[in-house]
Amino acid sequence: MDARQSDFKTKLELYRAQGGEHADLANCPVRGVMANINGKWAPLLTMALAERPYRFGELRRLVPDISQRMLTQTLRDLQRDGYVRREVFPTKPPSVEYSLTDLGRSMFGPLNEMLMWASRNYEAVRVARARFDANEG
Amino acid sequence: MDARQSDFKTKLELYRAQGGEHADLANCPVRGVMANINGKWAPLLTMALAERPYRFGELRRLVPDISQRMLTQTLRDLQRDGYVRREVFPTKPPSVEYSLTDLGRSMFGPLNEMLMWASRNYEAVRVARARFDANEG
DNA sequence: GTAGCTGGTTACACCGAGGGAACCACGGAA
DNA sequence: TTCCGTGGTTCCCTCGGTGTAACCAGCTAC
Repeated sequence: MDARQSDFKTKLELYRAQGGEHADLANCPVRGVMANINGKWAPLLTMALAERPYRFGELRRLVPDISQRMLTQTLRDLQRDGYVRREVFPTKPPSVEYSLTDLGRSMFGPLNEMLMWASRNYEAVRVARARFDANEG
Repeated sequence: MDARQSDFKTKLELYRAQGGEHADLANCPVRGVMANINGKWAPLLTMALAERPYRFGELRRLVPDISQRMLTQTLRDLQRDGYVRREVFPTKPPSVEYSLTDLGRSMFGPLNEMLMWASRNYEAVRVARARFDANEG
């Protein structure tokens, strides 16, 4: 816990203050941001685009489990929130390139740290789950 | 992007390798970990417990929008994954205290960075959304 | 006796994220 | 002519995460 971490109650009151009397934690703006970042495919696509720009079809082939529908939708959500830039090139047939914006790269920093934490510790989590499940039979 | 970030394709092939031929990104272990961390109430409760241990009723009063059902379930999920320790004290009536484990504190590091990023940048995201929505009428 | 606090569990309903498959327009290639 | 590749859109359906409300046991206070 570093110095930037303000205490929880302060944040809680801050959220309430932002929305006036009817503010509740369920509608806090942080959650609205997190929801799009942590969608099922958003982290994977952000990771890919952090490496280099990709075209629509490239992404589809790179992540074969995603449906065309979800690829379109996730990219549009990421674009809407300002993480991804969409550029259409007048080739034949027209090609569309997706790349991270500065905001997207800035967002990828913390996101990547979470992903790397999960990648380092999923084994510990798996063990904890197994232990928990064993102790409740 | 720091030196720890391996390139995307390497990770992708690593995930596949872990699960054998039938591995798909949809079932990758990282996603299984992330899902529980990023639940609707998990970040909020983790933040609270990062400050200090809390009792069940204290958490319920602290986060009044959460239902008793979801509080129980989210805490059990966090406990199952090894982030939270649950201790019952033989008071009358018996009280239950929840606190973060070492794994939980370790997880809260990156999580908190994401939350702070969102807290710093939700205004930029709001602006980006407004601009996107305006340009598509 | 009855109401209230402790920390839950259970039954039920809802709804929105996500998936599958078909369809679209345009142009190039065989 | 027919097929394929570009990058989508649209309809329909399923399923699980979430919410609401009621119920539970044990003890205390009024």
